[in-house]
Amino acid sequence: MLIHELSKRTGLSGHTIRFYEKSGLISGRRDPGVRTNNYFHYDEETVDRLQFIQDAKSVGFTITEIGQVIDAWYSDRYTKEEKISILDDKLAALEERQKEIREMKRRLRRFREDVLNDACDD
Amino acid sequence: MLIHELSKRTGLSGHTIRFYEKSGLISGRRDPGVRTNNYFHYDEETVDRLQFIQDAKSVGFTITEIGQVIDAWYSDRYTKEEKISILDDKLAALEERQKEIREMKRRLRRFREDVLNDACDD
DNA sequence: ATAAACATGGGAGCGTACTCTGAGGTTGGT
DNA sequence: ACCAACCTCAGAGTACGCTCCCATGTTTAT
Repeated sequence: MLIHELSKRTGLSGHTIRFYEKSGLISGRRDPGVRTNNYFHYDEETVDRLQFIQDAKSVGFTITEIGQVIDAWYSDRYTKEEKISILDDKLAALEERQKEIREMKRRLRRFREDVLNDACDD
Repeated sequence: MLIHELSKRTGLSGHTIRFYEKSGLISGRRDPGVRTNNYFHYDEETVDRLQFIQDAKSVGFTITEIGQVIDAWYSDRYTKEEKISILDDKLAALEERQKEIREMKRRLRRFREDVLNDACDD
């Protein structure tokens, strides 16, 4: 599929997709049989990657971090041990984030109680 | 206390503190009795605010969102209902984030298993 | 008196992650 | 043939959250 279709399938703009391509998160292939244009072609794996990228971004991973995980996933550039180590790092980061969120929730709930019980307001 | 002391107490740079001041998250007071300089003075509440700001940033709140919560906290610009509503919004956002993080952890753990069980690697 | 350490404000610069513009080429339908 | 809708690449611009520099002024210690 070409970029327009990929854009429709993922909800990401063509600009953003090209940005991710330049950043190394995805890569289209050019059809060597076609000489009239140099359009990029994308496959289902790219759709999966882009969906993963969106989810990974929303938990706070940077493009660079997402690149690491995707490389661990799809490339053979890393050994098994390196892949496990990358994943363990990311899992630990997520656990840390969970801890921070739990603490902040506690704090906001406490403050909510204070606001409710304070008889001073309107 | 002056900005240097505040900086030492919070671990934030003077630049960052001034940035937060310009952003409306904190506000020093000038001593009206002093005419030779226009230094800002900060109190303990400012230390608390800056600690809150750091924690709120690490759970992913933007400066603008942090401003809202701080205003709900310290200003009388909002009614009780508005304050509760702001806090409920932020709590809901945190819960959404928790959900996303739980899903991403599941995904990464599944992938970790796949890497471990795949006999193909070195 | 002078130097070191502090303060102010303005504005430039930076990294991240887009987002848009523009110039040019291709493809598909009528 | 022609137009709309697609494609490419380079590069400029944007928003956020700092970070640094500069010029200038103040305070404190020797």
